[in-house]
Formats: sequence, C-alpha cells, structure tokens
Amino acid sequence: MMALMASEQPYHHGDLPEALLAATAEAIDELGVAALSLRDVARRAGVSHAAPAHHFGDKQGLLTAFAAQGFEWFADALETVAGEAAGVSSVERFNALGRAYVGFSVSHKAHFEVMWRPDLCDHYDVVVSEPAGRAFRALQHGVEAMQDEGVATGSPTEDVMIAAWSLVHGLSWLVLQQRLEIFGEVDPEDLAERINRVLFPG
Amino acid sequence: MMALMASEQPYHHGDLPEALLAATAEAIDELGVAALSLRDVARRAGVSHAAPAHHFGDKQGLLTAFAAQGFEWFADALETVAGEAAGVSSVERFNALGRAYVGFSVSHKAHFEVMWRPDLCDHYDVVVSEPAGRAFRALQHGVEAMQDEGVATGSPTEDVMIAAWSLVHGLSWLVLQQRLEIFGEVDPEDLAERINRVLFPG
DNA sequence: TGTACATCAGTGAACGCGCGTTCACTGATGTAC
DNA sequence: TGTACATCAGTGAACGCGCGTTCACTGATGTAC
Repeated sequence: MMALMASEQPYHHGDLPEALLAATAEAIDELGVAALSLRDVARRAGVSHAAPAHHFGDKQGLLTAFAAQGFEWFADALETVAGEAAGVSSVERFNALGRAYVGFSVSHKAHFEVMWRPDLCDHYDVVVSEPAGRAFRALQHGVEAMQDEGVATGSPTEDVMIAAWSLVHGLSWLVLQQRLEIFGEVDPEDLAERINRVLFPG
Repeated sequence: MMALMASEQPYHHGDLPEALLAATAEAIDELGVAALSLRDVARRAGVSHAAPAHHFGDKQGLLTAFAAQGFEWFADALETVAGEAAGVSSVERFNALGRAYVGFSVSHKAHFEVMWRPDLCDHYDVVVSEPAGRAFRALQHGVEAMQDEGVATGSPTEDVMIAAWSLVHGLSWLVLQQRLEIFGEVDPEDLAERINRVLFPG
C-alpha cells in the first residue's frame, strides 16, 4: 500500500482491461472510430503499446470486448427501464424503452457505433450476441405487451416489432449523424417519445 | 481512334473521376469503408497512385465526391418514384418512397454508408447538401400529402416527418448491419412496405 | 493544312510516419512448503 | 515467518508494411495563328 502510494506508476495497473476499454471510448469520441489505433489506446491508458495485445489479442479482440461491454450496459438499461415501468400501461412502458434506447445511443456514442458494425467486431462471439439478445427481447416483450392490450393489432406482431425497432434505431442514427439539426435544438429522448406516439397513438 | 483502340492503355483515361468513384464503391463493398485507401482505389482504376490527388485533392475530397454522387442518385430515385406514383393515394405514394429509400440503401450499400457519415466526408459542401436537401424534401412532401388527406393527423407534421424518416432510415441500417437475420430471409423492400403499414394503417 | 505553344492528365520515385505484431525480457504477485 | 518457485502483467526494442502526400517529369490534347 505504502509502496503503491509512493510510486506514481505501479508496474501492475490494477484493472488494465477496463482502463483500455475506457480509453477506447475516449479515443473514438475524440477522433472517430475510423482513426482508432491500438497504440493510441495504450498511450491514453498510460501503458506500453504492446500491453493491449496481452489482454485482447488484437484490434478486433479489443473492439469485440468493447461492443460486448456496450451491449451489456444497453441490455441492462432497457431491462431496468422495463422493470421500473411495470405498473404503467404497455404503451407508456414502450415509450420508456424508446427513450432509453435513444438515450443510450447519445450518452454512449462510441459504444453504440461499434456495437452495430459487423465489420469492426465479431457479432457471433457469445459475449456480444448474448447481451444483444437480451436487449432485443426487452424490446420484443414491450411490443408483445402492447398487442396483448390491443394496441397496433392491425399488423402481425413481427411487423410491429420490426417497425418499432426501426423507429428507435433510425432515430438514434439520425441523431448521431447530426441529421436532425434542421429541426433545431431538440432533446433526443423527447423526440423518441414524440415519434413513438405517432407509431402508437393508443 | 485507331491509336486509342490499338494501345491497350491510353495515357489519358477518358473519365478518370468517374472510374475512381466506381473503384471506391467496389473497394468499400469488398473491404469495408474502414479499410479504404487512395492507393487501392487507384490500383483498381488501373492508374498510378498519385492520380486521384489530381482530381479530388485528398481522401476526404474523394469521399465527399462519392457522397455527392450517392445523394444525387438517391434524390433522383425518390423524386422519380414520387412522380410515378402521382395518381395513387398519398399513403401508397409514401409506401413507394419507403421502398425506394430502403431499396437504394441495399443496392448502393457503399454510397449509403459514406453519405451518412459526417466524419468521412464534408456534409456542408454544397455538392452534398444540395441533393441531400432534395431527398429530404421528397420525403417531406410525401408526409405532407398524407396529412392533407387526413392521415396521421393526430400528431404535428414535424413529428410525423421525423417518425417516417426514422422508420425507413432505421430499417435501412438494420438491414445493412445484418440485424434482421433472425427473421429469416426477407426482401428489404417488402419489409419497408410492411412497417410503413404499421405506421400509416390508413 | 501545318506549326507552335499552353494546358491538362497521369507517372513514378521518394519522403517520412504511424501502424500492428513479435519477442525476449523484467518486475510484481501469489502459493506451496 | 521465511524462502523458493511458478505464474502472470507489462516493457521496450525491433520488424516490415502500406499509407498519404510531394514533386519534377512526360505524354497527350486542344487552340491560336
């Protein structure tokens, strides 16, 4: 303990994998995902440039772990919101899910970008597909609950699910890609609620 | 003419800018936009690696021209479809727009990806923003026409516009990101129609 | 029709750079006895 | 409590590579007279 406090740079980091993931988020936020390099990530975490390979193997390994972390947080966020909205109507509950979906994409821009790019990370790795599946099911349950309550029963459940997903996913990308500037300053979560009301007026 | 036919490799290309844009699409389709390099594009077009600089300046210049070409084709496609569907109901016309939107994203994957990425090209360059505006207005007119016919009048026009745009844009990305595989083999344009019917049952 | 000349398009060699990956190493930690 | 040893984490030098950009150049074209 004394030794650790005395030395500014302990040889062992403590939790380097976590620090590298945080550095990855920082680097992507700053320079964009296209410019991401392992050396820059290591630099930001204050370790030698060979250190990341020790934990993640190679660049794709790092990005797969990064996407996995993102999907874990994302699924947790959706499940939490669905749990908290257990008492309200199914439409209000789906509204909350939509707000959370878009809210996550804005507050975790770097993660969100990598999460959906199959060219950057390994989507078939279970560390990614498992939490991705959880997130999907959270949305799906939201849609099914609405249909159980008689909302949007004019279309097959599958169509409603794809429509609802497209709606929140599309809004997320339009916001991230700065395409809604023409509508002035708008809060993305409020927007999610407004467009959800168009899809599910019930 | 004889000379041109006799020599396999004429010194002057004929339309190198166009050939370089086509090579860009090919390279992105094959390797992903993250791996795009000017040298590879030149190689594919069969010219020296210094040639692209002559026409586009630098890499961002090439991608800006590429996005501009994409938006021109995109706007043309939407306007053509809207014109052809002048006789049908506004809901059917918007359906056609949605099919065209998603159809374009699938048949011009490389262009679509670059078009929406502000980190790769200059969105404020008028060669991009002009056709992008045309595409936007084509969608907007489609939405306004529906409201004029009494469809989706429960929400403000702006909300309906953002919802409709999010819907088709989101579906496009979900398809490109291979996220709808879980629903089996589906035709993207048919999907567009199905989810449009959820949003505008009228 | 022919000649001179300006302009444009594409070349190819050269540059310096940051990258990912490898590898033998050393420092630190934890466990067995 | 102390010692020996195995294991793990991070180092730093080295490698070869493809990249974007520059620059003096040459080949081709088109226009003026």
